[in-house]
Amino acid sequence: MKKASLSDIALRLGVSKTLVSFVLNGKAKEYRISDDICQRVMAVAEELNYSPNRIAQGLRTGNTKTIGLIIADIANPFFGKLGREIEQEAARHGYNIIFCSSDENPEKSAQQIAMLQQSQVDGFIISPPINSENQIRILAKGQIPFVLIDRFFPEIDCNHIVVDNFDAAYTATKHLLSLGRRRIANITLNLDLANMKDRTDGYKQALRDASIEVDENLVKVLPFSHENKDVALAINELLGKKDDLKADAILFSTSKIGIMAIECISSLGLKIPDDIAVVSFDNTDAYKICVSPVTVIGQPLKEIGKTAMQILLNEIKHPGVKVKTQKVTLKTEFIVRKSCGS
Amino acid sequence: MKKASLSDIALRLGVSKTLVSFVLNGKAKEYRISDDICQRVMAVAEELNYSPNRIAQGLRTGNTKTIGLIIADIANPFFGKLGREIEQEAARHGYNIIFCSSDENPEKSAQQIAMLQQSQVDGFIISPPINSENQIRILAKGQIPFVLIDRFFPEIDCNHIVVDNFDAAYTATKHLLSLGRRRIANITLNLDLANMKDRTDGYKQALRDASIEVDENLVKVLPFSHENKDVALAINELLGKKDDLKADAILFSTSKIGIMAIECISSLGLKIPDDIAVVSFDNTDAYKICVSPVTVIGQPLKEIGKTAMQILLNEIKHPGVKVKTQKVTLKTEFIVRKSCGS
DNA sequence: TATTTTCGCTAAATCGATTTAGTAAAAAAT
DNA sequence: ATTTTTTACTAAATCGATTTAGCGAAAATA
Repeated sequence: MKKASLSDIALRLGVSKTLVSFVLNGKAKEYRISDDICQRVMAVAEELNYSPNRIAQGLRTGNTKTIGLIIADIANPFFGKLGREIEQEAARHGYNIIFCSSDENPEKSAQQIAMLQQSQVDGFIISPPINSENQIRILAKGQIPFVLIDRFFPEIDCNHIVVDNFDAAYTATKHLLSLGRRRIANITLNLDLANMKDRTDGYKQALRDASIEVDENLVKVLPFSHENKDVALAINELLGKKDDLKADAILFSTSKIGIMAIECISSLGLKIPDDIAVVSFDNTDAYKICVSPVTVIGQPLKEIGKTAMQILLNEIKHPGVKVKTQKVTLKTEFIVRKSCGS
Repeated sequence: MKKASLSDIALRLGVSKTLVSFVLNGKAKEYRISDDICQRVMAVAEELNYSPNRIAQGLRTGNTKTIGLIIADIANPFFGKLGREIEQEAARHGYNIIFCSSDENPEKSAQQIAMLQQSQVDGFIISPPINSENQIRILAKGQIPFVLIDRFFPEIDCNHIVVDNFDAAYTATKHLLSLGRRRIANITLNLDLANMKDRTDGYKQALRDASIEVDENLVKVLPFSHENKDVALAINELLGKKDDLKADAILFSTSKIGIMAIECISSLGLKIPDDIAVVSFDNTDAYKICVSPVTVIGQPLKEIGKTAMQILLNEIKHPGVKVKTQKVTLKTEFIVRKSCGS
């Protein structure tokens, strides 16, 4: 007993499938189908347990009600939570999400975009890796709507939703300064990513505004796919020196870095915040139950996800109507815990 | 300039689209298309930047190369990591993943299954919520292959991959006993979930085997969608008593519970492991940098995800060939850290 | 009564692929 | 020289919906 199709219903009632389609799409009135037939179509649809084939609908209408989501790694709680919000908003409008983890690898993301285009997704939400400018530029010339999240390329004019990274890092750094820290370090990722660069820029500006010279030795830029050993090296360079050269605080530009770093700091027998103060981007669970709960820059994940989806759905529903690109910058939330002392 | 179709290539070369299809599907030899034409088809395909429409393929062939994944919450790192492994294995075989978060809500999961069926997914991987037996039973009668993960229903004969929860909890409890703990508590979720029940059963058996009577006051079953206050209440009941009635150790049946509980314990000013020892299921990041890093029962997420996908793909590729249901039970890994003292 | 309008419905095209059945021309076999 | 086989290809059906154009009968209007 395989699935019933429109024709099955039509056949059973001796009517055309056009009629059945009209009835089941609520267009009975519009096409003045008689109430009697209407009832019977619905009854048979029920009886045969009919449910429309979205693939067939997709082929005919050109809308698959599917969105492609490309993020670095769905296992990373930051993207997981973002994905959740996006899913929720999508579901409210009958859309499904296909997710792809790019691992920050532009070849992968290019391949994933291609794959999703073949799958005829109605739109994309993308957190683009470094060196993916070209893919995004090509996408921008095409017809499929998309929104970038978390990062964007200043030179490409397209929808994006980001947070005010400069301001967030500035605030965090000022907080450390206000608590008397003077040798503040920053561990970050490849600065070609606009968001990472903004964070480090905000950090530097805060130092300058406090008349503290920026010491480039205190800025550790990790390689792309960073692991424990990279973080350990950075920590050693920052903390393994004589007292007056040592860092007395660190701003982590991502929680992945922060978690590995804190693990490392603990294993060196150092205490937070006594030996070293820390602040990190991203309000991840781990920071809440940490040795000394970590002061963080929380991102408005709910708002990012929801807004991205809303902009996307709006473009999908009004194709061709290129109003103008939506460039949204949201505020972060600075959450003070115990990792900076007082 | 819209996307090129098979017909566009055919038209351009003055050949049939049948031929084009054969060539592009590598069946040129089989249908003895001349090398010359073959070359030219490929050249034009390249020139027009042709890429097949998977929706059309899906409609014709009945395979969408899409898998539906239903888990409780993609934002939960446990499911996020699982999702990641599943995605990876799927991608290796050219399959995409549509994910749905059910929030452990059977109505939601029923609706999501229906939706995914309409989308003609080739298979499902599901972590079924309580009270979803009926949906799963119906699914088992249908034609679409599926695999359950993390939980299963003993009375339903279908593919599933779980871990040996009883054994894991037994081991963890014995570990606590060996360190001299005697009033060991367990905080868990609704015991209708087979996996949760097994965990608590394992815990109880370990106590009995050590000739310790099970004190039901030490087993706290949280409501379904548990929040901070529920956990706080449980912790208060366990630790807010006179010394000889107090718990001296707790086994958390999920990391979500554990994280909230540890936050709560810290805020009460209690020290782990001195005041209370803890062990938890799930080796989540948070536990690595915790006040005192938490001893955990790690689940083989990579293996669960990979195996589930492999079983599923195997069934998809050999439809009708119901070999037999695959019921896999994997071992967990007990990772000793500092949260139990020594 | 003749014409127009409304009513209730259907045929057929279409989306973009795959696949079965077949055909005309050339080559091989008789 | 005729038949058979092989070669190199094509027409058309199909998957399951949507949608345009239109048709015959009944009702309304002239």
